[in-house]
Amino acid sequence: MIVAHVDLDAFFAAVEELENPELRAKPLVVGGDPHGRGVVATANYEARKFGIHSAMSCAEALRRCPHAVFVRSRHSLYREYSQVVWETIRGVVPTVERTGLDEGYLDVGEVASDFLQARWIAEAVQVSVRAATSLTCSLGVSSSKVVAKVASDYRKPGGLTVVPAGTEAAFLAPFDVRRLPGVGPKAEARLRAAGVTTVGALAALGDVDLRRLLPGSVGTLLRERARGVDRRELELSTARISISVENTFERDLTDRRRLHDELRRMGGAVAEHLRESGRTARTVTTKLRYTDFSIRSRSTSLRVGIDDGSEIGELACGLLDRALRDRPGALRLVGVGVSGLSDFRQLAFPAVSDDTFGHYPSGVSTPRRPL
DNA sequence: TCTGGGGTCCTTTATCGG
DNA sequence: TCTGCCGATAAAGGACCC
Repeated sequence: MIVAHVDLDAFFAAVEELENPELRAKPLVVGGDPHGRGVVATANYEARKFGIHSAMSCAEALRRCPHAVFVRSRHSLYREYSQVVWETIRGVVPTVERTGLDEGYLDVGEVASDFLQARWIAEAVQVSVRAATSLTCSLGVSSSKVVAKVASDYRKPGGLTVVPAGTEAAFLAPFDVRRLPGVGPKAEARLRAAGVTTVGALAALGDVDLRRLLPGSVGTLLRERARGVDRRELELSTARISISVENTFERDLTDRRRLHDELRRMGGAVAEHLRESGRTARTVTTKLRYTDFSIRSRSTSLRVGIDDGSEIGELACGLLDRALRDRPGALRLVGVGVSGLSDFRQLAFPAVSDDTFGHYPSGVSTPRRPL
């Protein structure tokens, strides 16, 4: 397998710069409201010099760089650019797995028989993307997804890193553990506390230490990845398995009526997405985030799939009430999600009793009341 | 006045039916 | 009738990713 990982450089910010060239050479932050509760989606390289990075609160970004330009995300615009980029890439490498608007894996083995040819292909991708959109991207080429991904991040922006077969583990070893995909804040903290700070150190961990630090299958998986071993193939199917909408309030909310109104609105929005994709959902989930940032969710499953907004909204309200009975408190966010999606709508047969075909919670294993 | 929104996958626990 | 075991499924939470 020869696989490349492509990653557009500071994608959202780069698109905003193309749309408005005056922004170039200024620190630019794409994301939410710097005076509200928004976070940074992408900062351009100028802004990164001030320590601004993705997921940082916009308020903090403003503090770090008061003269930065803040613009709100325009996802539909990014989607258009992304489409052109991927059409262009498919012109060079036909088999691709998109993992986001701005990144994905390419089956380079299909068009190259060794790593030298693979490098030419990767260069061709960079050149054609730039020609088609003026956007720059970074690529990593290797024998597995993890290594390709770490490699694409290695020299940004505009970088190209080829890691030939046999050199994977040695390439990964010096990187900070956090750079390994799958190591998030929790795993990082546990590893670091035990003195495991590099990917190489994780790769060298013995079974006993590994089980202690990262119990379960995660540990084994991450250690394999740290050694450059990753048997995942390209994932070509793209069917969604859930759809959700959520919203953080400007100020925390306790008023049940306003929460219900919000959930009904979201139920409608979710239903619209469902109908657009011609699908129905069997499970509805309400998500709550309390002031202390802890998250609760309650869900219920139906016998048949639905795509009706008010139905989803009412179920979501009932779930919210249940959750607030279990744990009352002010909320900073609520959300509605649906899952258990299927492609076809079940036809409604008029003369059949509700008991058989009605859209009611099955109640089979749903506790009717707490405790 | 720190900390978004949209996802995926995995694990644990409870429940049900045989 | 009681108990235990097993598999399937639901619910809930946690971690992670872009």
